Amino acid sequence: MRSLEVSTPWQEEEDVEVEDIELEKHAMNGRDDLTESSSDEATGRKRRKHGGSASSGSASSGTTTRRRKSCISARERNLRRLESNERERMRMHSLNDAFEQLREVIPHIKMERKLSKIETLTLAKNYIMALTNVICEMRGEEKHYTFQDVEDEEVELETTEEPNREQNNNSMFQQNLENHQENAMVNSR
DNA sequence: TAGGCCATCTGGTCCT
DNA sequence: AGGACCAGATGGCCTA
Repeated sequence: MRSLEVSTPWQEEEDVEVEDIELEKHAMNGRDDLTESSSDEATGRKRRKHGGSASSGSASSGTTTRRRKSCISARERNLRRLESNERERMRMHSLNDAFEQLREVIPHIKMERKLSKIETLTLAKNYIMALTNVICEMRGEEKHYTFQDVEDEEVELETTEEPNREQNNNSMFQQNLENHQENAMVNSR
């Protein structure tokens, strides 16, 4: 951590800003660990040991001139940044919660590790397609979609990752849906 | 050790 | 004006 240097007003503001960011980032990390450690233990969520990058490469370099337009103090800017970071963190956590909920409702072959985000989205899409097919079938219409593991011509589905597992899951979708379909028929009698 | 996945920070843009 | 959303950058962890 650098010490504060006394210099020209502009320089001083820049220096103070850098200093504040460093200071508050550490403060934030500490608070982060305190406030979120309990939920992290529950979810197994990983924590940053250090804050992220001090700057986002090229993006930050062009900001100094723009910054000077604003009449708010460096400290105020830092505060806003920290608040913004906090909101972004919360937003990403809620996004991750949504992913978790999605994982729970998608039938898939249980694995030792949880589904990645891209896998979750891909399977969700396939599941929706399978459900759509079932609805079409029940209505006596033609199926809308065909899957990769079906020999027929392919519609949609341009997935690239881990086709084997996906095929298994797609087969499972069909099987599950057929079972549900049968149950629905039985129950409706 | 390389590559995949992820969390976080950050600045820009859009929206209310 | 301020918050939400987004994408780029960065670095840590894990696995093959």
